[in-house]
Amino acid sequence: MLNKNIIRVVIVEDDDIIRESFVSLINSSDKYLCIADYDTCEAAIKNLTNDSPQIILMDIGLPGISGIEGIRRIKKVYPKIEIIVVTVHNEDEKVFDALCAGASGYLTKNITPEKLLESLSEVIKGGAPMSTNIAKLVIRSFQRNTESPLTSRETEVLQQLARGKSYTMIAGDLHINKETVRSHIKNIYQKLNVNSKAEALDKASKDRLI
Amino acid sequence: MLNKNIIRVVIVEDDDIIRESFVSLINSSDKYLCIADYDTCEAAIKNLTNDSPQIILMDIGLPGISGIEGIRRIKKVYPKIEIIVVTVHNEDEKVFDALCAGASGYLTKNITPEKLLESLSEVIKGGAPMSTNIAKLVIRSFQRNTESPLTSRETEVLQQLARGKSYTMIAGDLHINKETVRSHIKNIYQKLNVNSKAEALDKASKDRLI
DNA sequence: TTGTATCTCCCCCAAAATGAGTGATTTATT
DNA sequence: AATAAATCACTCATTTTGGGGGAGATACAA
Repeated sequence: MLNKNIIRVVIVEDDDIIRESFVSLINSSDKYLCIADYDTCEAAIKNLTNDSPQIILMDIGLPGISGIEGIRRIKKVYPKIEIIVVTVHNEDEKVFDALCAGASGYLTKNITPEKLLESLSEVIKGGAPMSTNIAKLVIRSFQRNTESPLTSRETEVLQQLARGKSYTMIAGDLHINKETVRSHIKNIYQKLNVNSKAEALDKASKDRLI
Repeated sequence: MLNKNIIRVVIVEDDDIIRESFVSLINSSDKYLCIADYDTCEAAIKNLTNDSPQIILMDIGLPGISGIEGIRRIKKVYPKIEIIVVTVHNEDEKVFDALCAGASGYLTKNITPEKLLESLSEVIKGGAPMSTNIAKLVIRSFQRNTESPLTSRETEVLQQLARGKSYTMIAGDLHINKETVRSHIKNIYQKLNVNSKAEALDKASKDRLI
Protein backbone atom coordinates (compact mmCIF):
# COMPACT_ATOMS: atom_id res chain seq x y z
CA MET A 1 0.00 0.00 0.00
CA LEU A 2 1.16 3.47 -0.89
CA ASN A 3 2.00 6.14 1.64
CA LYS A 4 -1.24 7.87 2.50
CA ASN A 5 0.51 11.10 3.32
CA ILE A 6 2.31 11.48 0.05
CA ILE A 7 1.39 14.68 -1.82
CA ARG A 8 0.06 14.04 -5.30
CA VAL A 9 1.27 16.52 -7.91
CA VAL A 10 0.32 17.05 -11.56
CA ILE A 11 2.47 19.06 -13.97
CA VAL A 12 1.19 21.02 -16.96
CA GLU A 13 4.05 22.34 -19.09
CA ASP A 14 4.56 22.21 -22.85
CA ASP A 15 8.35 22.24 -22.87
CA ASP A 16 9.43 18.58 -22.70
CA ILE A 17 12.82 19.26 -21.13
CA ILE A 18 11.47 21.48 -18.39
CA ARG A 19 8.51 19.23 -17.73
CA GLU A 20 10.63 16.16 -17.32
CA SER A 21 13.09 17.93 -15.09
CA PHE A 22 10.20 18.93 -12.85
CA VAL A 23 8.92 15.37 -12.82
CA SER A 24 12.23 13.93 -11.68
CA LEU A 25 12.76 16.69 -9.16
CA ILE A 26 9.39 16.04 -7.56
CA ASN A 27 9.80 12.28 -7.58
CA SER A 28 13.24 12.65 -6.03
CA SER A 29 11.53 13.61 -2.78
CA ASP A 30 9.60 10.95 -0.91
CA LYS A 31 7.12 13.58 0.25
CA TYR A 32 5.78 14.13 -3.25
CA LEU A 33 4.64 12.01 -6.13
CA CYS A 34 4.21 13.31 -9.65
CA ILE A 35 1.11 11.38 -10.56
CA ALA A 36 0.95 12.66 -14.14
CA ASP A 37 2.33 15.29 -16.49
CA TYR A 38 0.71 16.95 -19.48
CA ASP A 39 1.66 19.40 -22.20
CA THR A 40 -1.77 21.01 -22.47
CA CYS A 41 -4.50 22.11 -20.07
CA GLU A 42 -7.07 20.17 -22.05
CA ALA A 43 -5.27 16.89 -21.42
CA ALA A 44 -4.78 17.69 -17.75
CA ILE A 45 -8.40 18.63 -17.20
CA LYS A 46 -9.63 15.47 -18.91
CA ASN A 47 -7.81 13.31 -16.37
CA LEU A 48 -8.19 15.42 -13.26
CA THR A 49 -10.78 13.25 -11.56
CA ASN A 50 -8.61 10.18 -11.97
CA ASP A 51 -5.37 11.94 -11.07
CA SER A 52 -6.94 13.78 -8.11
CA PRO A 53 -3.81 15.81 -7.30
CA GLN A 54 -3.48 18.12 -4.30
CA ILE A 55 -1.20 20.41 -6.29
CA ILE A 56 -0.86 21.36 -9.94
CA LEU A 57 2.25 23.06 -11.27
CA MET A 58 0.98 25.10 -14.18
CA ASP A 59 2.75 26.86 -17.01
CA ILE A 60 1.16 29.98 -18.48
CA GLY A 61 2.25 30.09 -22.09
CA LEU A 62 0.56 26.95 -23.33
CA PRO A 63 -0.83 25.96 -26.73
CA GLY A 64 -4.62 25.69 -26.78
CA ILE A 65 -6.36 27.18 -23.79
CA SER A 66 -4.02 29.33 -21.75
CA GLY A 67 -2.80 28.50 -18.29
CA ILE A 68 -4.84 31.39 -16.91
CA GLU A 69 -8.05 30.08 -18.42
CA GLY A 70 -7.05 26.60 -17.29
CA ILE A 71 -6.72 27.79 -13.71
CA ARG A 72 -10.14 29.39 -13.89
CA ARG A 73 -11.77 26.20 -15.18
CA ILE A 74 -10.00 23.87 -12.79
CA LYS A 75 -10.69 26.01 -9.71
CA LYS A 76 -14.35 26.22 -10.68
CA VAL A 77 -14.75 22.44 -10.56
CA TYR A 78 -12.04 21.50 -8.05
CA PRO A 79 -11.66 24.50 -5.75
CA LYS A 80 -9.49 22.56 -3.30
CA ILE A 81 -6.67 21.83 -5.72
CA GLU A 82 -3.80 24.23 -5.12
CA ILE A 83 -2.40 25.59 -8.36
CA ILE A 84 1.10 27.03 -8.49
CA VAL A 85 2.10 28.94 -11.60
CA VAL A 86 5.63 28.24 -12.79
CA THR A 87 6.53 30.44 -15.72
CA VAL A 88 8.95 32.78 -17.45
CA HIS A 89 6.33 35.54 -17.53
CA ASN A 90 6.66 37.97 -14.70
CA GLU A 91 4.87 40.94 -16.23
CA ASP A 92 2.27 42.55 -14.03
CA GLU A 93 -0.67 41.61 -16.14
CA LYS A 94 -0.17 37.85 -16.22
CA VAL A 95 0.65 37.72 -12.54
CA PHE A 96 -2.54 39.43 -11.45
CA ASP A 97 -4.62 37.58 -13.99
CA ALA A 98 -3.32 34.29 -12.63
CA LEU A 99 -3.92 35.26 -9.01
CA CYS A 100 -7.42 36.49 -9.80
CA ALA A 101 -8.10 33.24 -11.64
CA GLY A 102 -7.30 31.36 -8.45
CA ALA A 103 -3.58 30.55 -8.41
CA SER A 104 -2.19 29.92 -4.93
CA GLY A 105 1.38 30.72 -5.87
CA TYR A 106 3.51 32.20 -8.63
CA LEU A 107 7.08 31.13 -9.30
CA THR A 108 9.44 32.14 -12.07
CA LYS A 109 11.42 29.41 -13.78
CA ASN A 110 14.80 30.51 -12.47
CA ILE A 111 13.75 29.08 -9.12
CA THR A 112 16.15 26.66 -7.47
CA PRO A 113 15.08 23.01 -7.08
CA GLU A 114 15.17 23.37 -3.31
CA LYS A 115 12.92 26.42 -3.38
CA LEU A 116 10.50 24.64 -5.68
CA LEU A 117 10.13 21.72 -3.27
CA GLU A 118 9.86 24.17 -0.39
CA SER A 119 7.06 25.94 -2.28
CA LEU A 120 5.14 22.69 -2.53
CA SER A 121 5.14 22.18 1.20
CA GLU A 122 4.40 25.85 1.76
CA VAL A 123 1.25 25.67 -0.33
CA ILE A 124 0.14 22.53 1.52
CA LYS A 125 0.60 24.39 4.80
CA GLY A 126 -1.80 27.04 3.50
CA GLY A 127 0.82 29.46 2.31
CA ALA A 128 1.25 31.29 -0.95
CA PRO A 129 4.75 30.79 -2.38
CA MET A 130 5.97 33.59 -4.60
CA SER A 131 9.27 34.44 -6.23
CA THR A 132 11.03 37.50 -4.88
CA ASN A 133 10.10 39.77 -7.77
CA ILE A 134 6.51 38.57 -7.83
CA ALA A 135 6.04 39.27 -4.14
CA LYS A 136 7.30 42.78 -4.78
CA LEU A 137 4.85 43.29 -7.65
CA VAL A 138 2.02 42.09 -5.48
CA ILE A 139 2.92 44.29 -2.53
CA ARG A 140 3.48 47.28 -4.76
CA SER A 141 -0.04 46.88 -6.08
CA PHE A 142 -1.29 48.00 -2.68
CA GLN A 143 0.74 51.17 -2.68
CA ARG A 144 -0.27 54.51 -4.12
CA ASN A 145 1.60 56.90 -6.30
CA THR A 146 3.55 59.26 -4.05
CA GLU A 147 3.60 61.99 -6.67
CA SER A 148 -0.11 62.53 -6.97
CA PRO A 149 -1.15 65.92 -8.32
CA LEU A 150 -4.15 65.75 -6.00
CA THR A 151 -4.36 67.11 -2.49
CA SER A 152 -5.30 64.76 0.31
CA ARG A 153 -8.81 66.15 0.42
CA GLU A 154 -9.23 65.73 -3.31
CA THR A 155 -7.99 62.16 -3.01
CA GLU A 156 -10.56 61.48 -0.31
CA VAL A 157 -13.32 62.81 -2.52
CA LEU A 158 -12.14 60.72 -5.46
CA GLN A 159 -12.07 57.60 -3.30
CA GLN A 160 -15.68 58.17 -2.36
CA LEU A 161 -16.61 58.69 -5.99
CA ALA A 162 -15.00 55.34 -6.73
CA ARG A 163 -17.38 53.75 -4.25
CA GLY A 164 -20.33 55.01 -6.22
CA LYS A 165 -21.28 57.79 -3.83
CA SER A 166 -23.18 60.84 -5.02
CA TYR A 167 -21.99 64.38 -4.28
CA THR A 168 -24.63 64.59 -1.57
CA MET A 169 -23.46 61.42 0.13
CA ILE A 170 -19.82 62.43 -0.07
CA ALA A 171 -20.69 65.76 1.50
CA GLY A 172 -22.42 63.94 4.34
CA ASP A 173 -19.54 61.54 4.89
CA LEU A 174 -16.88 64.26 4.93
CA HIS A 175 -19.09 66.64 6.92
CA ILE A 176 -18.82 69.40 4.34
CA ASN A 177 -21.23 71.15 2.03
CA LYS A 178 -22.28 69.62 -1.25
CA GLU A 179 -21.01 72.71 -3.03
CA THR A 180 -17.58 72.09 -1.58
CA VAL A 181 -17.61 68.57 -2.98
CA ARG A 182 -18.55 69.99 -6.36
CA SER A 183 -15.70 72.39 -6.10
CA HIS A 184 -13.20 69.65 -5.25
CA ILE A 185 -14.40 67.56 -8.13
CA LYS A 186 -14.05 70.45 -10.55
CA ASN A 187 -10.46 70.85 -9.41
CA ILE A 188 -9.82 67.12 -9.70
CA TYR A 189 -11.12 67.11 -13.26
CA GLN A 190 -8.92 70.04 -14.14
CA LYS A 191 -5.80 68.53 -12.60
CA LEU A 192 -6.37 65.17 -14.24
CA ASN A 193 -7.39 66.85 -17.47
CA VAL A 194 -10.69 64.99 -17.74
CA ASN A 195 -14.32 65.99 -17.66
CA SER A 196 -16.30 63.11 -16.25
CA LYS A 197 -16.37 60.73 -13.36
CA ALA A 198 -15.55 57.71 -15.51
CA GLU A 199 -12.50 59.35 -17.07
CA ALA A 200 -11.29 60.55 -13.68
CA LEU A 201 -11.57 57.08 -12.14
CA ASP A 202 -9.90 55.55 -15.15
CA LYS A 203 -6.95 57.89 -14.90
CA ALA A 204 -6.84 57.53 -11.14
CA SER A 205 -6.60 53.77 -11.32
CA LYS A 206 -4.00 53.85 -14.10
CA ASP A 207 -1.85 56.31 -12.15
CA ARG A 208 -2.53 54.61 -8.81
CA LEU A 209 -3.88 57.81 -7.28
CA ILE A 210 -6.44 55.95 -5.23
CA MET B 1 37.15 52.22 8.38
CA LEU B 2 33.87 50.40 8.50
CA ASN B 3 32.63 48.03 5.85
CA LYS B 4 30.94 50.15 3.24
CA ASN B 5 28.65 47.33 2.20
CA ILE B 6 27.20 46.66 5.58
CA ILE B 7 23.42 47.06 5.74
CA ARG B 8 22.27 49.60 8.30
CA VAL B 9 19.18 48.59 10.26
CA VAL B 10 17.02 50.47 12.74
CA ILE B 11 14.56 48.73 15.05
CA VAL B 12 11.35 50.21 16.42
CA GLU B 13 9.74 47.97 19.02
CA ASP B 14 8.36 48.78 22.45
CA ASP B 15 8.92 45.40 24.09
CA ASP B 16 12.42 45.57 25.58
CA ILE B 17 13.02 41.84 25.48
CA ILE B 18 12.00 41.42 21.88
CA ARG B 19 13.80 44.55 20.77
CA GLU B 20 17.06 43.48 22.34
CA SER B 21 16.83 40.02 20.92
CA PHE B 22 16.40 41.52 17.47
CA VAL B 23 19.38 43.78 18.04
CA SER B 24 21.68 40.93 18.95
CA LEU B 25 20.38 38.74 16.15
CA ILE B 26 21.09 41.42 13.58
CA ASN B 27 24.50 42.25 14.98
CA SER B 28 25.39 38.58 15.03
CA SER B 29 25.63 38.72 11.25
CA ASP B 30 28.47 40.67 9.69
CA LYS B 31 26.20 41.66 6.81
CA TYR B 32 23.99 43.83 9.01
CA LEU B 33 24.50 46.46 11.63
CA CYS B 34 21.79 47.58 14.00
CA ILE B 35 22.62 51.26 14.06
CA ALA B 36 19.94 52.18 16.60
CA ASP B 37 16.85 50.88 18.33
CA TYR B 38 13.83 52.78 19.65
CA ASP B 39 10.67 52.05 21.56
CA THR B 40 8.55 54.67 19.81
CA CYS B 41 8.13 55.95 16.27
CA GLU B 42 8.60 59.50 17.44
CA ALA B 43 12.09 58.76 18.72
CA ALA B 44 13.00 56.85 15.59
CA ILE B 45 11.80 59.59 13.27
CA LYS B 46 13.70 62.24 15.21
CA ASN B 47 16.99 60.47 14.53
CA LEU B 48 16.35 59.12 11.06
CA THR B 49 18.58 61.56 9.21
CA ASN B 50 21.51 60.74 11.47
CA ASP B 51 20.85 57.01 11.54
CA SER B 52 20.18 56.82 7.77
CA PRO B 53 19.22 53.13 7.77
CA GLN B 54 18.46 51.13 4.64
CA ILE B 55 15.98 49.01 6.56
CA ILE B 56 13.65 49.62 9.49
CA LEU B 57 12.10 46.75 11.41
CA MET B 58 8.84 48.18 12.67
CA ASP B 59 6.38 46.98 15.25
CA ILE B 60 2.72 47.89 14.80
CA GLY B 61 1.26 48.08 18.29
CA LEU B 62 3.27 50.98 19.64
CA PRO B 63 2.49 53.65 22.24
CA GLY B 64 2.10 57.13 20.74
CA ILE B 65 1.74 57.21 16.98
CA SER B 66 1.06 53.77 15.58
CA GLY B 67 3.47 51.82 13.44
CA ILE B 68 1.14 52.26 10.47
CA GLU B 69 1.15 56.03 10.79
CA GLY B 70 4.89 55.88 11.39
CA ILE B 71 5.39 54.01 8.12
CA ARG B 72 3.33 56.61 6.30
CA ARG B 73 5.36 59.48 7.70
CA ILE B 74 8.72 57.87 7.18
CA LYS B 75 8.00 56.81 3.61
CA LYS B 76 6.83 60.31 2.81
CA VAL B 77 10.17 61.83 3.75
CA TYR B 78 12.50 58.89 3.06
CA PRO B 79 10.85 56.82 0.32
CA LYS B 80 13.97 54.72 -0.19
CA ILE B 81 14.06 53.24 3.29
CA GLU B 82 12.65 49.73 3.25
CA ILE B 83 10.30 49.11 6.16
CA ILE B 84 9.53 45.59 7.31
CA VAL B 85 6.69 45.11 9.74
CA VAL B 86 7.38 42.58 12.48
CA THR B 87 4.35 42.03 14.62
CA VAL B 88 1.93 39.72 16.36
CA HIS B 89 -0.99 41.20 14.42
CA ASN B 90 -1.92 39.18 11.39
CA GLU B 91 -5.49 40.33 10.97
CA ASP B 92 -6.43 41.40 7.48
CA GLU B 93 -6.96 45.02 8.32
CA LYS B 94 -3.56 45.78 9.81
CA VAL B 95 -1.77 43.90 7.07
CA PHE B 96 -3.36 45.83 4.25
CA ASP B 97 -3.12 49.11 6.10
CA ALA B 98 0.60 48.55 6.57
CA LEU B 99 1.17 47.60 2.95
CA CYS B 100 -0.85 50.58 1.74
CA ALA B 101 1.16 52.82 4.03
CA GLY B 102 4.33 51.65 2.30
CA ALA B 103 5.67 48.59 4.10
CA SER B 104 7.92 46.40 1.96
CA GLY B 105 7.40 43.29 4.02
CA TYR B 106 5.28 41.84 6.79
CA LEU B 107 6.51 39.24 9.23
CA THR B 108 4.81 37.71 12.24
CA LYS B 109 6.85 37.39 15.41
CA ASN B 110 6.99 33.62 15.41
CA ILE B 111 9.51 33.89 12.58
CA THR B 112 12.77 31.98 13.00
CA PRO B 113 16.00 33.97 13.38
CA GLU B 114 17.28 32.53 10.10
CA LYS B 115 14.17 33.60 8.22
CA LEU B 116 14.39 37.08 9.69
CA LEU B 117 17.95 37.53 8.44
CA GLU B 118 16.93 36.06 5.09
CA SER B 119 14.10 38.59 4.94
CA LEU B 120 16.57 41.43 5.38
CA SER B 121 18.61 40.35 2.38
CA GLU B 122 15.46 39.68 0.41
CA VAL B 123 14.22 43.21 0.89
CA ILE B 124 17.61 44.59 -0.14
CA LYS B 125 17.40 42.52 -3.32
CA GLY B 126 14.12 44.23 -4.11
CA GLY B 127 11.88 41.53 -2.75
CA ALA B 128 8.96 41.62 -0.37
CA PRO B 129 9.37 39.15 2.48
CA MET B 130 6.13 37.89 3.97
CA SER B 131 5.23 35.22 6.49
CA THR B 132 3.36 32.24 5.08
CA ASN B 133 -0.04 33.28 6.39
CA ILE B 134 0.43 36.89 5.31
CA ALA B 135 1.27 35.88 1.76
CA LYS B 136 -1.89 33.83 1.70
CA LEU B 137 -3.98 36.78 2.91
CA VAL B 138 -2.47 38.98 0.27
CA ILE B 139 -3.02 36.53 -2.57
CA ARG B 140 -6.53 35.80 -1.39
CA SER B 141 -7.32 39.48 -1.65
CA PHE B 142 -7.08 39.14 -5.42
CA GLN B 143 -9.59 36.33 -5.58
CA ARG B 144 -13.34 36.66 -5.89
CA ASN B 145 -16.12 34.95 -4.05
CA THR B 146 -17.00 31.77 -5.91
CA GLU B 147 -20.52 31.74 -4.54
CA SER B 148 -21.74 34.98 -6.01
CA PRO B 149 -25.51 35.28 -6.39
CA LEU B 150 -24.89 37.28 -9.55
CA THR B 151 -24.70 35.93 -13.07
CA SER B 152 -21.58 36.61 -15.09
CA ARG B 153 -23.36 39.30 -17.09
CA GLU B 154 -24.55 40.99 -13.95
CA THR B 155 -21.03 40.87 -12.56
CA GLU B 156 -19.73 42.53 -15.71
CA VAL B 157 -22.26 45.31 -15.38
CA LEU B 158 -21.42 45.81 -11.73
CA GLN B 159 -17.71 46.02 -12.55
CA GLN B 160 -18.41 48.78 -15.02
CA LEU B 161 -20.53 50.60 -12.48
CA ALA B 162 -17.57 50.43 -10.12
CA ARG B 163 -15.51 52.28 -12.70
CA GLY B 164 -17.92 55.17 -12.63
CA LYS B 165 -19.59 54.40 -15.94
CA SER B 166 -23.13 55.53 -16.65
CA TYR B 167 -25.80 53.14 -17.92
CA THR B 168 -25.31 54.60 -21.39
CA MET B 169 -21.56 53.99 -21.36
CA ILE B 170 -21.95 50.46 -20.03
CA ALA B 171 -24.42 49.71 -22.79
CA GLY B 172 -21.89 50.93 -25.34
CA ASP B 173 -19.06 48.90 -23.86
CA LEU B 174 -21.04 45.68 -23.67
CA HIS B 175 -22.73 46.28 -27.04
CA ILE B 176 -26.20 46.02 -25.59
CA ASN B 177 -29.09 48.37 -25.18
CA LYS B 178 -29.25 50.83 -22.32
CA GLU B 179 -32.56 49.29 -21.30
CA THR B 180 -30.85 45.95 -20.94
CA VAL B 181 -28.30 47.50 -18.63
CA ARG B 182 -31.11 48.98 -16.57
CA SER B 183 -32.72 45.60 -16.42
CA HIS B 184 -29.52 43.94 -15.22
CA ILE B 185 -29.05 46.59 -12.58
CA LYS B 186 -32.59 46.17 -11.34
CA ASN B 187 -31.88 42.47 -10.93
CA ILE B 188 -28.56 43.14 -9.21
CA TYR B 189 -30.25 45.46 -6.71
CA GLN B 190 -32.88 42.86 -6.01
CA LYS B 191 -30.38 40.04 -5.52
CA LEU B 192 -28.14 42.12 -3.29
CA ASN B 193 -31.15 43.55 -1.51
CA VAL B 194 -30.10 47.16 -2.06
CA ASN B 195 -31.54 50.09 -3.94
CA SER B 196 -28.70 52.28 -5.03
CA LYS B 197 -25.35 52.16 -6.77
CA ALA B 198 -23.43 53.04 -3.63
CA GLU B 199 -25.05 50.29 -1.58
CA ALA B 200 -24.53 47.76 -4.34
CA LEU B 201 -20.84 48.58 -4.65
CA ASP B 202 -20.46 48.52 -0.91
CA LYS B 203 -21.98 45.07 -0.64
CA ALA B 204 -20.07 43.88 -3.68
CA SER B 205 -16.74 44.88 -2.22
CA LYS B 206 -17.56 43.43 1.20
CA ASP B 207 -18.62 40.12 -0.34
CA ARG B 208 -15.79 40.18 -2.91
CA LEU B 209 -18.24 39.90 -5.81
CA ILE B 210 -16.14 42.09 -8.05
C1' DT C 1 -43.67 19.66 -20.84
C1' DT C 2 -43.76 23.06 -17.81
C1' DG C 3 -41.34 25.74 -15.22
C1' DT C 4 -37.23 28.73 -14.02
C1' DA C 5 -33.27 31.50 -15.07
C1' DT C 6 -30.86 34.45 -18.06
C1' DC C 7 -30.35 37.87 -21.42
C1' DT C 8 -32.38 40.87 -24.19
C1' DC C 9 -35.39 45.02 -25.15
C1' DC C 10 -39.38 48.65 -24.52
C1' DC C 11 -42.22 52.57 -22.28
C1' DC C 12 -43.48 56.05 -18.57
C1' DC C 13 -42.23 59.12 -14.85
C1' DA C 14 -40.26 62.15 -11.32
C1' DA C 15 -36.49 63.05 -8.55
C1' DA C 16 -31.75 63.43 -8.23
C1' DA C 17 -27.26 64.03 -9.95
C1' DT C 18 -23.96 65.99 -12.95
C1' DG C 19 -20.88 69.22 -15.46
C1' DA C 20 -19.85 73.91 -16.68
C1' DG C 21 -19.76 78.55 -15.60
C1' DT C 22 -18.58 82.37 -12.36
C1' DG C 23 -17.86 83.81 -8.38
C1' DA C 24 -16.31 84.46 -2.82
C1' DT C 25 -13.98 83.72 1.98
C1' DT C 26 -10.68 81.84 5.08
C1' DT C 27 -6.62 79.71 6.57
C1' DA C 28 -2.03 78.34 6.01
C1' DT C 29 2.51 78.48 4.09
C1' DT C 30 6.01 80.46 1.61
C1' DA D 1 2.50 89.74 -0.56
C1' DA D 2 1.48 85.84 -3.04
C1' DT D 3 0.02 81.11 -3.57
C1' DA D 4 -2.35 76.92 -2.49
C1' DA D 5 -5.93 74.62 -0.09
C1' DA D 6 -10.37 74.12 1.64
C1' DT D 7 -14.65 75.98 2.18
C1' DC D 8 -19.30 77.71 0.33
C1' DA D 9 -22.93 79.96 -3.25
C1' DC D 10 -25.90 80.25 -7.26
C1' DT D 11 -27.49 79.41 -12.15
C1' DC D 12 -28.53 76.45 -15.95
C1' DA D 13 -29.26 72.66 -19.11
C1' DT D 14 -28.73 67.95 -19.61
C1' DT D 15 -28.20 63.23 -17.95
C1' DT D 16 -28.74 59.85 -14.87
C1' DT D 17 -31.05 57.14 -11.81
C1' DG D 18 -34.47 54.22 -9.60
C1' DG D 19 -39.12 52.49 -9.61
C1' DG D 20 -42.98 50.74 -11.99
C1' DG D 21 -44.96 48.13 -15.63
C1' DG D 22 -44.19 44.83 -19.33
C1' DA D 23 -42.37 41.10 -23.25
C1' DG D 24 -39.70 37.84 -26.36
C1' DA D 25 -35.90 34.40 -26.86
C1' DT D 26 -33.10 30.77 -25.32
C1' DA D 27 -31.67 27.19 -22.55
C1' DC D 28 -31.68 24.05 -18.96
C1' DA D 29 -33.78 21.24 -15.39
C1' DA D 30 -37.61 19.07 -12.99
